[in-house]
Amino acid sequence: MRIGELAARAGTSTDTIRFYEKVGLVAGRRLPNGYRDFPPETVEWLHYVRTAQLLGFSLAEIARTGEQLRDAPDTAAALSALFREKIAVIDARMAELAALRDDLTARADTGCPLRPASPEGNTGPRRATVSSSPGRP
Amino acid sequence: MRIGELAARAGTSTDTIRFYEKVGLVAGRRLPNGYRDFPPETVEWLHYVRTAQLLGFSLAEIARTGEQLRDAPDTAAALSALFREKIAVIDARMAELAALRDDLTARADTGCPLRPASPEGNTGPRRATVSSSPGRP
DNA sequence: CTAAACCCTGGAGTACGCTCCAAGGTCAAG
DNA sequence: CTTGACCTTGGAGCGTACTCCAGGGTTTAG
Repeated sequence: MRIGELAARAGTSTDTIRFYEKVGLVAGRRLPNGYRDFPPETVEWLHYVRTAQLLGFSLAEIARTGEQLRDAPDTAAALSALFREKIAVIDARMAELAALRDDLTARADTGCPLRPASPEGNTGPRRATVSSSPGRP
Repeated sequence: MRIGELAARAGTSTDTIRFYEKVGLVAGRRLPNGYRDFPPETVEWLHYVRTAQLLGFSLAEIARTGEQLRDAPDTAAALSALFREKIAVIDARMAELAALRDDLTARADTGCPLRPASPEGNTGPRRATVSSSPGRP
């Protein structure tokens, strides 16, 4: 399929797809007239890209995944391993989220700080309240 | 506390903190000599900023949260509400992650697409395979 | 007094992820 | 053969979030 249709199906712009091609996120052959021609599964791939991006993965990271997918031997085992690896990354992200959630929950329950404090009572001593300024070399 | 100590405690750089001040993410008074002086809870706040950022919130969004916090009446209720709101966002993110995870799991189990496919069988018809190109005005 | 560590400002530069544009080629329909 | 939708390239520009630097002031220790 050509770039316009791919863009429409993936809910993005032709400009974005050309940009993605430039950074190695999608690849297609060329028709005799020079037009790009993408395989249909690129639509799925672009949906995946969008999602992964929203979840905080950079285009570079996603492109790396794509390469791994391309390079992986056709065995189901290799693919499964790759996916499991990605799942592990996702689990790590989820753990981070869970940690923040716990933190916020705790604050919501107690009185929590985080606020600039209404009355200003603390100007602080002029020098080193904390002794942890190592002085960088 | 001055900017250097704040940076060290928050695990960031003085440059970043000055930048954050410029965009309204942190605020501090000035000492007579012109040095910035931040209240101690700014450390906590910066930790929150870092985490929220990792979760995909922009600095502008986070700054808005900060304003809401400042404007909120002193009631712990307002804070709790704000945090609960954030928690809801986090839960949504986690659900998305879980969905992506399931998707990957399914692909790992089955044969999945997403890959460019070895043999190229589909060049596609020359014009509009899909009728969803509205043609923009 | 000097050196070192800290602070200030303003502005330039960087990386990422697009987005827009100009100038021009291709193709099917009228 | 013309029109118009579609495609090509290359390059400029933009918003976000820093990052670095030059040039200079302040404070304390030796």
